[in-house]
Amino acid sequence: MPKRYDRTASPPTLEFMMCKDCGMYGLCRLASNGEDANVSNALVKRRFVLRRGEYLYRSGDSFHEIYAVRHGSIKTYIFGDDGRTQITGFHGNGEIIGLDALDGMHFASEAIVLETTNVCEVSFPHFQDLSRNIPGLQSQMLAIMSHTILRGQQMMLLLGKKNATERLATYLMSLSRHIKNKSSPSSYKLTMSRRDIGNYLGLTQETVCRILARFQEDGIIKIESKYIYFVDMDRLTALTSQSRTEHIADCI
Amino acid sequence: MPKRYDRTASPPTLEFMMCKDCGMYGLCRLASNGEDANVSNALVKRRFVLRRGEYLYRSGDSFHEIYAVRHGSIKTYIFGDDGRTQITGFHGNGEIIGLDALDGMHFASEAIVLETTNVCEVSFPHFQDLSRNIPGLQSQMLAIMSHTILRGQQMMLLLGKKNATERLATYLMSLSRHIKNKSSPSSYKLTMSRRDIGNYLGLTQETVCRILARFQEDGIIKIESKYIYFVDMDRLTALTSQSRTEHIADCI
DNA sequence: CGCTATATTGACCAGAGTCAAGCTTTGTGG
DNA sequence: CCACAAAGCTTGACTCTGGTCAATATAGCG
Repeated sequence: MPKRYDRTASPPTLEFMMCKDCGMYGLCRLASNGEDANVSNALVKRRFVLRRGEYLYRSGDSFHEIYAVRHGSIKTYIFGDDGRTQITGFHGNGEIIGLDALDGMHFASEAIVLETTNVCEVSFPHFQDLSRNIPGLQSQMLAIMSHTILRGQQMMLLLGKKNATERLATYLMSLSRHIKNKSSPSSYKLTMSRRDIGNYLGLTQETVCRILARFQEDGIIKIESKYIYFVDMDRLTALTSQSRTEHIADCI
Repeated sequence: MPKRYDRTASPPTLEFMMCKDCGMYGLCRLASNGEDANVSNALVKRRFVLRRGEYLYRSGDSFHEIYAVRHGSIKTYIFGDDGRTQITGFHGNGEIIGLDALDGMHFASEAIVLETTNVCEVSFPHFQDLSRNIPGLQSQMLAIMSHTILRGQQMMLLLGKKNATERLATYLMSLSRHIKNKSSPSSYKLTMSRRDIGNYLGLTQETVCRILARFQEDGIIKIESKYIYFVDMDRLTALTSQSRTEHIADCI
């Protein structure tokens, strides 16, 4: 069963990912006076490793830190009044999470680790101290939060206007952007379950299965259990939204 | 047809709303050294009035200002690749908009005025200047943005997990919170169309009509064209989510 | 006062959900 | 290293909620 991690027992950190590809790199570099912020810097006080099923934070936890996913993947979700959950994001290399707790100083969401994951921790009070002396640190943070707001709006569009096929295609496209290796067909490891994908996209796991199967039949992707291979990105892109000629009625 | 407003031609501002009830009040007061920030202060350089159908900003406009709705209502929306639109919010008294443009320095969304509306304008560069000298100004802003992120997440839950009845009930509850007058039954003027409500909630206007009609039949609300009267708030609250006993299967 | 946009209501339909059964992968303990 | 259990995935049959299309009705605007 999932349990809270023991931060003191973290094994030695493996540096899977360059700092300069991290969403927090701008912050880290500013905090370190423009020096290369790799490995150790003024902003990040701690790094640690979590394993699948462990929580990074739980709903109601008091907020002291924000986190960057250095390598791995984490899902975040919120609870409705009736106990239903909505996954609000899957967060991979370089992404920053915990920003939604800043108002109210308690986490409204939970973050659970999907695979062995390496996390950078930034003390928020420490961040505030630093930003008094470093102009631009706060603006960087505002930009990051603004970006998070934008992603939320894109998600509303997906959930409010797109059908199941478009949702899956859009989701797969967003995965494909995270791919580094340029081998063709490029591949991605789905660390989340079909049920998680469905929850995130406002669909059931059955619908996710069926549509992935159809994409595979049509030669757009190839699936081998947890791995997905992107075969025809052009056709996948075409499926993310309706062709511009149909359905312009909904313009405001 | 909607047109961009002429800011120089603004008629004299009527002060409908107390500054201390505004979402930006914390910022304004901090910027004014703790003095009461009403009417004029160091942060807000300009106020103006827009009329129904006018744009506050358009997609692609370069970002210089953020705005607070002093009195009135504004809808914001984004475009999908195929031209479909998703309304991302209806913004009433005291709400702050324009925060999504901060990353990228261009507006991704549009804001269109639904009724004669009084807006406070804050120059973002000016805000940044001020915040260098006033600790806490930036943290206030971070808190406001964090709150916006939370609202986005709640919206994902609504769009991803709730059925049409729950969506409408949740929406009406959120309207009822904006009501000042305590007369019973309390009322709210719907400045947005049924189509707008549907667009926002991921429904069609027909579904919105039908469910509002059913709420009225059931004596939960009363509708007189643009006005809605809240008759039975308890039953409305009960409709916003499923009873806790059913459907706990979806817990993560 | 008439015209247009918006709202309402009904009949019908389809996309995605539900339920169920069987299959595959993963993890655990002997 | 294998056997078994549990969790996750897949597929099919059927259902139902909410969308679509269409025909009025009403309201708001000039």
